[in-house]
Amino acid sequence: MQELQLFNTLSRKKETFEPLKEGFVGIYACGPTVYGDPHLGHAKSYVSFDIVVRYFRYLGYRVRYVQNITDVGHLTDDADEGEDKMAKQSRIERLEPMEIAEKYTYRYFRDMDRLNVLRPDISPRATGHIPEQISMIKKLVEKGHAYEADGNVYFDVTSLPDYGKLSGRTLDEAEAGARVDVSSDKRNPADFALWKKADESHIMRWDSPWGDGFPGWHIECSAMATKYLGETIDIHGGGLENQFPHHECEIAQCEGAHDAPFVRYWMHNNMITLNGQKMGKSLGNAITLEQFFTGSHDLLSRSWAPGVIRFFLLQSHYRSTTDFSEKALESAETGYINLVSILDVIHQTADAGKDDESGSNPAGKPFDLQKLRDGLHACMNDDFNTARAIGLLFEQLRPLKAVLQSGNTPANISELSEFLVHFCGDVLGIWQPGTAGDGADDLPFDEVMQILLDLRQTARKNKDWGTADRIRDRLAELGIIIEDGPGGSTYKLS
RNA sequence: GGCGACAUGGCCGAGUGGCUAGGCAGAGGUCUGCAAAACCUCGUACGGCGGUUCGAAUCCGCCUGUCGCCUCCA
Repeated sequence: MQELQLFNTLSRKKETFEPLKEGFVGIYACGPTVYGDPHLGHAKSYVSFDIVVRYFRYLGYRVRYVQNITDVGHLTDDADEGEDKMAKQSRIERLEPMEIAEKYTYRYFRDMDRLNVLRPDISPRATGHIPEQISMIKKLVEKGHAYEADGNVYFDVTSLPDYGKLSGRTLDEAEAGARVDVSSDKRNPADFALWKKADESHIMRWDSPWGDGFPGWHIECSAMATKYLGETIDIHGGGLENQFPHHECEIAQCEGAHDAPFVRYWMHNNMITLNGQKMGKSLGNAITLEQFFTGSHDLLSRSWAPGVIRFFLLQSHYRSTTDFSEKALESAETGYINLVSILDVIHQTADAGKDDESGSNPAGKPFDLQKLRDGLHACMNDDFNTARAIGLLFEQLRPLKAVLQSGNTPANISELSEFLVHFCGDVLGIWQPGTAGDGADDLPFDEVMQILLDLRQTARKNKDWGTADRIRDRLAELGIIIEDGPGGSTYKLS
């Protein structure tokens, strides 16, 4: 198999992936700030990194995937202005900040579970790692990268020559920016806070060598990534909008503290747009996942299944913007249903062939599995191009459906089916074979269905339309659709 | 103002210097007890203007437009 190439934001090029340690991959992705429901933008990001994790596992790597939960409020800017988001939300909902964090953490995972996003191996909370953050700040102060000013601690960006390397900015540019606040006690306007002094009214506060306060925006990720993945990590991911300042500051903190390169490969996913505009919490145009699943939003005419959302996202590349519209979702839905039905037919045929008494069934010309497999691997190895992979699945599997329906079965149908379970199920996460609902996993659902289909086929042969239609109608009531074709009948779940 | 992306057929959306991406929608056809599907065939697109090249949607330049970051944000 050829090498895995991924686009490294640091070099702005596709690079061949080489793990720090043979056979292992450490991945850190910036997680959500839990003061509100997750929306479609979160889904794009975490589905993207879910694919990365799944594909590495598929390739045989041992993956440790760390994704933080930010449960301490960040201010709206780097000066002492703005409001702590957690505090603000807790005031609105009349709950403790930790209740807010708990509530939205729960809802975040609930929605990600629905999207079939695998849970991270470690989901560290910022508030659970205050000592680690403080000790990192102390180290930065000791090494001359940070300084204290009246209970605040700031990172001195001039102490690190290559500050700005990720986002391609220079300090001159930062200073020229009109939005950088100059009125604080920072030495340089571009310096950023590591620790902030808490005033009397601030609820979330911790004791520190610099007095009561709370950590700055960026230090949690540096501290937790280091703790669980080491001083140099393989892959760090996040939304494009975090490239600057968040990720730039993470680099500064880690490289300042450890004198070692922080991240080998930076991956950034692009935005979801709505009418060409970025979808964002603070822009007020975000549609939450819950709203998609229930259809309760002015821009939605109905509800949309999580699988459709996932498929829709995978149909575009993670580094491209994905423009949302119901029309686009609808075409994704139809395409998704069609693809799944092809996969189902393949799986059913393979399954039926397994205990075929005659043993003479799979005799057809073998399917070119090698071509499909190589093609899909090439797509994924090319910076996780799921859009192309899905195109390939349609292209190569669609003709097979006609073959199967005409009663011909390729000799290697079982092998194909098994591969698809892995690729479409384990890697893309868009299909589970024979999903007959909860609790039915260990029941021979396919086999039972086969009996019903056989009975109905006999009835049809005898022109007993009453029985044939009754079977079809009653199954339809249960959400099982029978479709008659020239090569026999198949079923699918509606 | 600084930095950086992107502009593809009705819609969504990949992509490479020369060979059909794919999906959805649309048109025609096949099959069929009925129904519902399904299956087959069909589109020759790449913002504008120059340039490089035997050949560019793909490389370079300019222009136009859209968007992102520079403030919390996936």
